[in-house]
Amino acid sequence: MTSTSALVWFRRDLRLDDNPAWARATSTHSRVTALFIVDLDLADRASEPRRARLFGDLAALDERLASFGGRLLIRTGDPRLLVAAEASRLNVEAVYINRDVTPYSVTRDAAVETALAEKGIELRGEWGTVVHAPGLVRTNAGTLSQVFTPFFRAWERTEWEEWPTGGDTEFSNEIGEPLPTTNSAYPLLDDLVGDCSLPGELGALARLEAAAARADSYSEERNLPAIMGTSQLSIDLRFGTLSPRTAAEVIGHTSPGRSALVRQLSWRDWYAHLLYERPELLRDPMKPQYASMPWIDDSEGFAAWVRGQTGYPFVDAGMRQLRETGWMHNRVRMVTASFLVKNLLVDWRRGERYFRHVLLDADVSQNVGNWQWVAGTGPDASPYNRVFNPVLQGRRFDSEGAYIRRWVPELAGLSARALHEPWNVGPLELASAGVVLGDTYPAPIVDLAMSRERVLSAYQSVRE
DNA sequence: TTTTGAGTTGTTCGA
DNA sequence: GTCGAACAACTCAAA
Repeated sequence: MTSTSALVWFRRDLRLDDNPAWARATSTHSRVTALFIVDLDLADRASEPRRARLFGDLAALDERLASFGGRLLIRTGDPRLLVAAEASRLNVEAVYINRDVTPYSVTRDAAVETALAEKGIELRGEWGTVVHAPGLVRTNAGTLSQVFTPFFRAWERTEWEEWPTGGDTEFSNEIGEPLPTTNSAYPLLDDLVGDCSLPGELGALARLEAAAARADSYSEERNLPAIMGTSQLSIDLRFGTLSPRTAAEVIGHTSPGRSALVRQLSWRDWYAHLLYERPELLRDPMKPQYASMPWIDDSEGFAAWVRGQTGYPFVDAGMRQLRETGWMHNRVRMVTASFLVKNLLVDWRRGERYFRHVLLDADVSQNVGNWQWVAGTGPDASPYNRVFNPVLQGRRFDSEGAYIRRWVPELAGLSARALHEPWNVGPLELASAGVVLGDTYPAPIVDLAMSRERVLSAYQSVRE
């Protein structure tokens, strides 16, 4: 502990516990200022609910700091200018961050580092948003595995880098600008298990405890959207109100379900490491031959998909859940994404962009990795002849139709059997359920058999 | 260097 | 309704 001061620039690591940048700064310096910059470049691209979520988490971070006698210093503007300006004004020795993997953040942080260096101030980066830092999980040949399973085995045997623990430090209580606000309320997902009304890391911990408590049945229930059997921790991981290491530790390995859930955290690391190593994945298919896929510029179909009006109930339920809550169950994400890419033959990047805009848990590396996986263009991707059938997926994973009834209420009067393909239902049952196809609910916008053949031959043509 | 084996999440068809 | 096979090779990791 030296008699020096430091700045911790928070970005997507909005917590004090198990936060290596924060811990490193507070164990090294006698005075620490916590800074958040509202980057208008980013904030303007986020949906209103995601901004509300961010601002709620900032308020919670500020409150947490206040309990230690500090405050969160807020600035609005371009971090390339503001970080160095604040660091200089506060006369700090170093600025601490948790690094991020996106091309945007890598470029931004390099510019900040240069600006700081001109003033003789050091930028010290940690990796607090992933379990292992990029570059540490290696195959025997020393490379980043292009196949998930070998990556996972390497991920499991990689030792956790030691993260520092904090010390006694005096915290700055300068607040700068007032905490940002929006007209939107902190988004509540009333399905979520655990206390979702509590923002910030204390809320995240409660949600983690709830997820861990039902993780034993994760393997069986994770695919059932009606009962929300997933962990629902993605939003906290995205904002960093939850440390992925804390999540892995609390969930543990005491049952197959718990191990399966921890395994998902290694998928998260894998996609983060891949994007960090290959930033072009944001735009380009990982397998170059797919650059010439004959995508269709189907604006009408895309709009119907976004609105949840495709005429396929399971798909529409998912897209409406997304629109109304900013969150969608994982199984349904795969089915809706597959429908856009394979049945409508719309470029995966268009769907990726939409998801990135509206998802509360939107994380560029995860979103891109998963969309490339669905499109068959990505690492270890779904085989091209694997085309999800939205009717069969609905029958298998929402057999009673509770999920569809919830999000597509105009079909709620149909029997479980009829619910998944209303176009094959007799006029009597449709009438008694109050359904008029093409009026109260759309007829299917695309034929499944035709579109399946179409996408298979498109993939075939690209492979030759 | 060469060889071998494995690879998140499916669907369809025919018996 | 249920089961197994075929789909179409291909890339990558590891021995």
